Amino acid sequence: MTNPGAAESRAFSAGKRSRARKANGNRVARPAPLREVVHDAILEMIIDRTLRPGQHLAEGELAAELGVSRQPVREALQRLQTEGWIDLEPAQGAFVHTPTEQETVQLLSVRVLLETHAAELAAAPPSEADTARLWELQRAGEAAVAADDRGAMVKANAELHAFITELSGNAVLQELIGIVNRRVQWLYTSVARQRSKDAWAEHAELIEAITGGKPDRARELMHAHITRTAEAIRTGPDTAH
Amino acid sequence: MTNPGAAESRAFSAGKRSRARKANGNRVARPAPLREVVHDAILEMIIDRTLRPGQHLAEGELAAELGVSRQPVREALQRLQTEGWIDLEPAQGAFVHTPTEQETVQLLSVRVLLETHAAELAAAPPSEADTARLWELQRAGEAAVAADDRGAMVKANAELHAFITELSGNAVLQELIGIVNRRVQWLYTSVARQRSKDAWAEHAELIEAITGGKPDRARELMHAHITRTAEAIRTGPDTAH
DNA sequence: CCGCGGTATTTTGCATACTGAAGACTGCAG
DNA sequence: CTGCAGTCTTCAGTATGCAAAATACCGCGG
Repeated sequence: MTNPGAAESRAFSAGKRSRARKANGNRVARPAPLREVVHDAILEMIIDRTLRPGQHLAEGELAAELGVSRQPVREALQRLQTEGWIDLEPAQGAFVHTPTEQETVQLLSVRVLLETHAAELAAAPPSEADTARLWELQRAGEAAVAADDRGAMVKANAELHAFITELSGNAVLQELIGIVNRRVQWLYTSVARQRSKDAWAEHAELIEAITGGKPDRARELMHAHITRTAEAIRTGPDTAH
Repeated sequence: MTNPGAAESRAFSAGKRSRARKANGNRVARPAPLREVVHDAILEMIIDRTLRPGQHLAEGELAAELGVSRQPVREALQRLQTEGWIDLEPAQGAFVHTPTEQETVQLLSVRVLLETHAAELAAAPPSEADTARLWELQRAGEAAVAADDRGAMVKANAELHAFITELSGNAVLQELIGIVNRRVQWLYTSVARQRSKDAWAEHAELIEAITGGKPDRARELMHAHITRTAEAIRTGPDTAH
């Protein structure tokens, strides 16, 4: 397995050290590396727009604000750069990345390619337990829509797509989709409210195709789904916040 | 991105950094971040098998060997982990990643998906200059085969695929293919000798399809090409060295 | 002979200190 | 008032130091 940093790239579970989660079968609770905490903290600030695109980030400043030394901050920033969240200018510091129109289009285009493939593979079909999990995530998403909770919508959406990707059984594909989707999530946040209702209806159809063991239909549905989301992102963001 | 080639291969010499070395008329002397140099140096050692899969790597050890402090080494190692080259064990150090059979299959499978798409996009068709560049790379590859120079074969192969990817015009796609292909390159090295002759014949056809502006044919050819290379990697490595 | 406890070593993780570069600001000269 | 030069501040890049954690090793007791 790729083991893309089982502990490393748990990019967005939000928040502080989640040591209670023994996610990856670690024997005993491990103190959660500070660089990870810092990484997640900064990422969360970027995703929730506390840090705005183009904003300048100084190591020392962030370090002081988070109450740690520059070292963990530095390492977190470098990882954020490889993930495309910030731009690290050689001698001046970090800037929150501002995605260009073109880049957005390209990102969404690649997402179609990857997720479509993943959906096809996922329709193996999945096991009983996985099927149950799919519907569980679906319910969570519908609940978020019903509650008009944008944060929950984004989270549920990310989790469902991540799980379908996982069902593809291809760890490399999963890793790449993870990279792409974390960036898409940032864009999706802007349109979550207006897009989520339709999106979760499409999710339901998609899950049926996957659990029904219909790869071709799953592919079609995922293609249409991702394309529509891409369209929503392209046309414009939510009006209010 | 990895920015390969920029860094000198290996700086085993002790001593400090060779700063202010504006070697070849670059407009301004660039400090060449040490972490990049270290990253490229370690990566090259992994690719050329100086560092073997499963081998243990200690920060201090590498630092001493490369004549730098632990800090740049540490940052380089973290990046190598995110790229899948090494596994960073929490309290014990880094280990050169050993790809499993399954992982190899998955990697090659994803490569088919991505490169096939890239080839299709590349057949826009490319400009005159790009066409010339394609044939230039083709000649370099054929020369490497003629000279039976494995290193040159691998290099030329990587460059041609990278350039076709670039022609796709999708930077995100290019980035992902870069990640995948650097790992594939590691595998390809083992079979370069036995595979290259056929591979470069296929490359020639592929280039014709691309420059001829035939996306469908380019896709087909790339699909067949990548699949055959995958097959070669799966079946086994070179006999001799 | 085998198991267990304790110590020693190795290695990461984090913090701090130092250096050099790049930009901002200020003061002076034209 | 404007342009230029020198200084001053800020910040990244790098090195070093210190402490905690995990493993390996050694010796002792059963």
